[in-house]
Amino acid sequence: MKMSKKAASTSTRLNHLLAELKQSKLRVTESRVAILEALVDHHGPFTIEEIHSQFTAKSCDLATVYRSMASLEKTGMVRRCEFGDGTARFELSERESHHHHHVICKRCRRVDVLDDCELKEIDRIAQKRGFAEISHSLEFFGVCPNCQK
Amino acid sequence: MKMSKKAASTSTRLNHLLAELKQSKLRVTESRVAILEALVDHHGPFTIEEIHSQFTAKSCDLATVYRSMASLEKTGMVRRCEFGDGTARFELSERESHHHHHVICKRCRRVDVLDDCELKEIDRIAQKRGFAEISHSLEFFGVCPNCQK
DNA sequence: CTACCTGCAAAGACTTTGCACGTGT
DNA sequence: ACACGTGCAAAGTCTTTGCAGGTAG
Repeated sequence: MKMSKKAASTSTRLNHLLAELKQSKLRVTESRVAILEALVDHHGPFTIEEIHSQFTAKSCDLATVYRSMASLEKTGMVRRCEFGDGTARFELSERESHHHHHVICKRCRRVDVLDDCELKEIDRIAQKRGFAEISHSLEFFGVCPNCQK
Repeated sequence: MKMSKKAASTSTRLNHLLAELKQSKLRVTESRVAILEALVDHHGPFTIEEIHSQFTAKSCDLATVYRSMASLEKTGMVRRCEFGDGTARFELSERESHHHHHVICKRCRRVDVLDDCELKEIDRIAQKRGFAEISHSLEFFGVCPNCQK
């Protein structure tokens, strides 16, 4: 019986990320594995608190999560999002998952993922201004169906 | 001799904003006038600190700027931007100026304004998900020409 | 073994809030 | 006159940092 092919299995993706950790000369520690595991499994954008509270086996210090996210962001494995409520959120970077955007409910702060980006060419707007190494962040804000009731 | 017509004069725009203040049942105070004046004159997105330091005649408390920006945001005259450095920035809302986006230099944090948005139809992406009262925020991040040297 | 990572506690940056006084309408 | 706005100071939230001990490679 063959394995499902619908996507790289969780452990495959995790192993890939751990390999990248090593390539970036970062150590594969219990905390970092747990953080990456959480991001692979649930991959919404999460606040530091949310990531921290997903620690089950052995907890770890909040400061460690902050430091880990900073390191992971620096390697490009993880991306920081800010949705205007003053709290940073993190998710696997485009490189590690896929290009997408978000819809954020102004009321309940629920975050939806938009898997299809119809804006492949959009970075050229900034290219025209002479910028390099361009990325873009496109977020929608609105009132979600639930909150409209 | 006729007045230039290229755009509403500074004082015209300011008066319009002050009228809106009244309509929103907010009082026209010295601080608020100064804040709106600063936004009309220079209208980049500014941090609270930057707005505060533009006070010339009579200074005002930082807390007052925070409170004023919150009120102005609530009325929809002003919009809050977050560019990922943990500090909120403010500018006149789309309604009070015009729709635009930003290019932010990852190195020097310089913020450019992109006056032309080619994405009029883009909010439909979120509409399809059942969201209402949609707005979008599109920011580009890159390395500006200066920092490339 | 050595450099890197972590926990803990303290400090920092930005923002919010309580209260008494001041000011716009 | 009265409700709203402001200054000041204190507190709150999120994040960063110093240091001593712990751990991966």
